[in-house]
Amino acid sequence: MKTRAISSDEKQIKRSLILSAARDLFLADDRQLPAVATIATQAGLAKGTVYLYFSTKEEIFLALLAEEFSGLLSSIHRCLSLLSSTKKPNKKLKQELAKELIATVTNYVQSHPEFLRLDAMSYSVLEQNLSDDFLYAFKFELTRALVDTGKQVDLIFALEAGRGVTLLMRTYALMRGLWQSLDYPDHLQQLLAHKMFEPIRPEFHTELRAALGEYWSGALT
Amino acid sequence: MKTRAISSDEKQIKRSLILSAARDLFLADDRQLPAVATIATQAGLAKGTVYLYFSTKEEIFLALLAEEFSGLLSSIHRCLSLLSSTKKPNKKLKQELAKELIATVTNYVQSHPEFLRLDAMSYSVLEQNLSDDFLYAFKFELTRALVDTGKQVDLIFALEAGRGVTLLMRTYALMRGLWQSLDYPDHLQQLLAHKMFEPIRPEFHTELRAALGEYWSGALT
Amino acid sequence: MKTRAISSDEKQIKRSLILSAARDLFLADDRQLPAVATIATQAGLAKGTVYLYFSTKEEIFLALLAEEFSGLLSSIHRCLSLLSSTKKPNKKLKQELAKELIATVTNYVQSHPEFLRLDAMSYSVLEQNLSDDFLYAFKFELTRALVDTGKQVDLIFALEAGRGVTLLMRTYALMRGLWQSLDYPDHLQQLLAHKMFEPIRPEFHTELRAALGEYWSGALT
Amino acid sequence: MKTRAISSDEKQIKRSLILSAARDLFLADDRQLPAVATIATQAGLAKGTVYLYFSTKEEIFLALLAEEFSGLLSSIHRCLSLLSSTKKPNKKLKQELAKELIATVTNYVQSHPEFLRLDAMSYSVLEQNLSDDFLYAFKFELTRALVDTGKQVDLIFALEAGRGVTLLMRTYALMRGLWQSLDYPDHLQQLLAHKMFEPIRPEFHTELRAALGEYWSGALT
DNA sequence: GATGAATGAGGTTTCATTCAT
DNA sequence: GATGAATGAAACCTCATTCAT
Repeated sequence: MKTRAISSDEKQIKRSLILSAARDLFLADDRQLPAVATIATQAGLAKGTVYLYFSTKEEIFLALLAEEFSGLLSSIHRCLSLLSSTKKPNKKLKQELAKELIATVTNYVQSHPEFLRLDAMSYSVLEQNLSDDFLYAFKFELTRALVDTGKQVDLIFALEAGRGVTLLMRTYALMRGLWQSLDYPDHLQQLLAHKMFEPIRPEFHTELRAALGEYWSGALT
Repeated sequence: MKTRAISSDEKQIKRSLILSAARDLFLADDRQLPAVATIATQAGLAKGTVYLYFSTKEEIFLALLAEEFSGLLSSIHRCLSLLSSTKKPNKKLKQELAKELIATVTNYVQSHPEFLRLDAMSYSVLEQNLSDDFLYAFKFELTRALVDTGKQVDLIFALEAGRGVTLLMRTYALMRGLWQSLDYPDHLQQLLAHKMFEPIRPEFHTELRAALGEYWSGALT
Repeated sequence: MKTRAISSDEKQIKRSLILSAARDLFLADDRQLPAVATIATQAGLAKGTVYLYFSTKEEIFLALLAEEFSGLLSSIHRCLSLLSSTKKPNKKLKQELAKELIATVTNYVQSHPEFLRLDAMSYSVLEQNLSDDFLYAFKFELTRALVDTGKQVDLIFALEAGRGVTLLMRTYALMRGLWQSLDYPDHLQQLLAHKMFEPIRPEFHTELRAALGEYWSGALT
Repeated sequence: MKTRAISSDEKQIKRSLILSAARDLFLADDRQLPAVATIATQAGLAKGTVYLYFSTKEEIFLALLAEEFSGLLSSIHRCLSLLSSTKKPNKKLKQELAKELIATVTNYVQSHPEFLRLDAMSYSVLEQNLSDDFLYAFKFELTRALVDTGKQVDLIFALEAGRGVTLLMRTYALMRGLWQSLDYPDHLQQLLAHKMFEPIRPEFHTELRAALGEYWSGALT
């Protein structure tokens, strides 16, 4: 392939091609960022070309993660929009609302398996080797969207200003922590097949729903 | 250092020496496992000597993490032992008990800064390059201790069997997730100095206490 | 050297460059495969570049050996072609033919000092650390060429089918064994200067010619 | 084991223990000298103890090889002694004698599988890293025994002085070369299962007998 | 814009040997 | 004499990134 992406659209397409290849490879080979050469091959591009679109390997995956965050927050946004009403919610209604929100979050991560896997690498791997500019842009956009959705939460749950962001952060933290505690690489799975390990390997999505339920229940009191 | 660790005790001491050097270096140079050569130098040993005590670099750090887990669970155990009484706790008392437990946990991680940093690397970095035996031993001991402390929680909070382990797991997950969300490398800290980023950078320990408080409040209802 | 080998030809040249450097170093530093770093430096390349052309160090030297085998068999082929005639050879003529063949072989190894040195490492060193694919390709090509030349021997010496290959194999074995028995590293040479060791250190090429002469004489009877 | 080998006998026994362990391990793990630590364990000794008896690892294996050479030459000696007669042998008888000698040699290597395997490592591996003294002693003894047996050959075959040594050397060379050409590591065996490779993998002992037969036939003419 | 050849830093691990006990 | 803890040299290979074409 030696076609040139001249128009902005074509560039976007090629960028997506790279992201998509990176995602596929990452999903296939757990807990290891695939090599740039592999990504390039998978995307049908040359290695050098990848560097025309991303300046480090980590950028690729952080971009992927950014998309996921954006997708999750959009889902929440959409969900909350549907739930919005003019009445001030009473305690029971709030619990209903929380349930919806939790369902939305759970569904999202269930249908986006790469999200939490990538997320689990962001602390120790992804945030290395990134230009400040890129990292800043990432955090900026993330914060913006988070604050935005947080405000919506404030509104719908009739909370004091800023409380929504906090709830979202803690929700995210719990989810993130649970994932890392309950996702095992294949070979480890087999080692932990014995009954004695059952307490440390409940099914993730069930556990997530339950844990978030408890958290929101406490948080809304 | 050229003294030879002949007795089992002396070997334990030398092992600790290595672990201690590894911890110091890890704390100094964030989010990156130091090279074995560096650890050896820091411990005043030759590179090869380190490999007499640990068979891969990752083993060193997983051993460190194991110590931390053990320490944390001991702290909780000790705390709960002090709180144990013969009376069945009412709701208010349970909240008091939870508060104590949370305080214990928070204090522990505050005085063991390497714990959550290491923990944050275990998913993506530490569990690579480990022999199955070692990994299994680690998980085995951890599970044993966890189940043990879980039972104590069951008892003191008068919960149904197995509930305590679940609560501890979720507590750990929340803590783990919060740490990773709120700990920034130095250079990033500076980028996020602006007021707009305040929502995403509350002080960790305060936040931890608050979030755990909400979670336990919900979980005990 | 920073020129890039784009075309296939240029790549062949660079490959040869590496092989040539490897040969020179091997000849200079007997009985020890030089380090890849050294080969790279000698070839005026970076270490990584060498690995673009060969995937392990052993591959380099087996490739070198393959060239030698190929060269030797070609020489024999050429020699035999010149000798071919339509008449069925009588016993005396056969001896003449054998003499020519032996001369060809002896001349070849004399002018390719790296051949038998490398060959002497193939059993214990070279065939380690090679991909099955590479090793197979090597054996395949070697066998093909050997069988080919063997047939020519059958023809010219008027032998039964398959006999030629056997003769060539045994010729090679005798040569190989003699080399290893008569080639001494420098420092050993000096130790063996005394007259008593004369029986075990005749001049190699003379000895080779004589031994092969005897063998073929016996084999053709 | 902390018993001390005080008497010379006890030392000899311990030495043999080491040699025996080394041989066993070498036979088990082809084409690779076992680690000193492994040899020590196998011999039921400590690593350091091995170095009381041999000053380098290579010495162990060269000592083993020396035993084999000695054994082979003894076998030949014994065989020739039995064949000795007062009559001057005619051509036919010589061939008979040669046949016997070849049978002796073949039997010996067949019942001492470690011999040719070790031998094949002597050029490239064993003769590295040896003290001059040791190497000299080895060559000295070997030469002495060889010349000795050579003289016996001279006598029995009624050859000119020195011819016997030459014949023995060439016999050894042919055997050595054949072994290295026909012994394949296990995984390679499988790769070469195809019919096309048959010419390069006749059964060793049959081939050895045939090749030596041809050689001696030619040499005695 | 696209390519892919070239670079070279970087860190792990092994193991023969020594020597304090 | 025996032990085995300590040493440290040695070399491989990977792979992110650059830049000549």
